[in-house]
Amino acid sequence: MKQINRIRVRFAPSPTGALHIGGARTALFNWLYARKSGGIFILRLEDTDSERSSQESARGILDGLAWLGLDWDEGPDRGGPYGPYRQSQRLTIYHQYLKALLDANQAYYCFCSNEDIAADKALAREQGRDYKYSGRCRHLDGEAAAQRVENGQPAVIRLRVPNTGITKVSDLIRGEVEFDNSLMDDFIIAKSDGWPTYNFAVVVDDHMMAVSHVIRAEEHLSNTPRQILIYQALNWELPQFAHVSMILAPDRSKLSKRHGATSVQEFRELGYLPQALLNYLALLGWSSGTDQDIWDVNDIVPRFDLEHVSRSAAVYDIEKLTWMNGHYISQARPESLATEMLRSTRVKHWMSSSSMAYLIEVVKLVQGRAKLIPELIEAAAYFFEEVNGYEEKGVNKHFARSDADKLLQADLEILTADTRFTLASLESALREKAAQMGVKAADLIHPLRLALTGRTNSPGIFEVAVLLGREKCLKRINQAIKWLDENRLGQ
RNA sequence: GGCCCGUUGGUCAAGCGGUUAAGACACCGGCCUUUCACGCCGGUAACAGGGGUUCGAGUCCCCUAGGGGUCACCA
Repeated sequence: MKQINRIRVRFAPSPTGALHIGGARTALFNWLYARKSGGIFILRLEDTDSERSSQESARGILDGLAWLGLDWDEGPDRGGPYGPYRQSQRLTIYHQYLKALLDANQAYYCFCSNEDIAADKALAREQGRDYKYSGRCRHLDGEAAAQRVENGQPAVIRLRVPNTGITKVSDLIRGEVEFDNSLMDDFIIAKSDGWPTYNFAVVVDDHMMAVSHVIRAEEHLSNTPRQILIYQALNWELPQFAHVSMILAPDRSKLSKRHGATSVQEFRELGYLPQALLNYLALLGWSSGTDQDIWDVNDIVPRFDLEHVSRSAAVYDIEKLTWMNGHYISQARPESLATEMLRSTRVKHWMSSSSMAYLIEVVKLVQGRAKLIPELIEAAAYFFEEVNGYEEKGVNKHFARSDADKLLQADLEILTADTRFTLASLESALREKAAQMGVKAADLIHPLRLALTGRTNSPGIFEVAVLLGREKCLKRINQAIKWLDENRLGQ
């Protein structure tokens, strides 16, 4: 069951909020790496912070990943040979290694109170030094300390960090990065409530889950030497590390809610397609080395590599994402777009008097001109809803002219006379009529478009007419003529 | 502030000692056209600054500046 030398990567979010695009990209890179190498993609929930973790967040993250199509091989909802996959269920495992470290005198109990620490920090500040844990409890007798804990005295556990030497991080993306041990203090690996801190839990889990490559965001690079110290204290082999640069907001600051949509869920609600988001995120930080920009994620899999992952932070540009989304919408299967549109109550309402088949036909007509799902819905509206009101720009241009009534009457005649009502028959009839009247075809087309759709832009007007059907078209032209009359325009 | 990482057009980004410094988004023109998109053609726009190394530097080294990260009983 346990295969060694197999590539195993993991995405380990803490369920304290939504799945951000940064997290989604980290997940994507891990997923790509696993899929490319035939490895295993693990999902692990880092929920040791009971204050901030929530079931809803966990659910949201899983849903987000699933929506993107980033499937995991082992995880909290599907198990696996190295579970459990949520840290909150792994306490006994942590305790086992905490004890090992304590027994080996690699770690020690610390009884310093928050007040002690605060005082140390204040003093350091006063003296203009950087604060570093004093090491006050470093030399306490182990037995005695254990006894005090036994008696119920609260304590944290700190790692005994060597105060000389350097710790080297070999990073697949950044190369060798060195950190001076003397700059690190004896950091806490277990909180006074008995739970491990992040740095400790992550090491134990990555090791116990046989993770071969830790691919994560750059914000973790500075913590890596601490983790390496833990690996060494435990005498464990190091995984490979790869730190991916951060995604920044347009003002080059860290992404936050004030920068608009940042979570996968929000992008979904705004009408972005998973393929577009995936494509965009893949290229934000990774380059194929070619000049191709549109990529199906499955085509990226065999090409993905860490060497072409960017070392510099990337500012995300929603305009480009939106452009890509437009591309994917125009390429998408009409059926799947229709399904996505059906999430909207407006579209659901349409279905009470129309069929799915009709919706799909409409989608085919308008999908080439929408960049987002809501735009698609908007573009489809007049196929399901009555035209009430005409775009002002169109009225001024096409209904205000003195012969507007005459032109609409001509349109009415054409559509009335054409019982075949096909693309070809309509177009030839209209062009013929225009020639007879000595006007341009456009002179008949524009008012017709406005009458049929209420708008100045639409797909080809003959396509629109055919799909709308003769009856509806005639009704709308008559409605427009009446409107003209009532508004005393076009006389 | 200490430490760490990065710095090619507005944005993503190719480049890995010798190029007219790609491509994409955005922007600006033009074409197509029944409108709007799409599409096609063209254009504006970049190696942060300064020192080295080298015959030659966007590519290597150093410094500076500006950016980001980290230094929690958060992850």
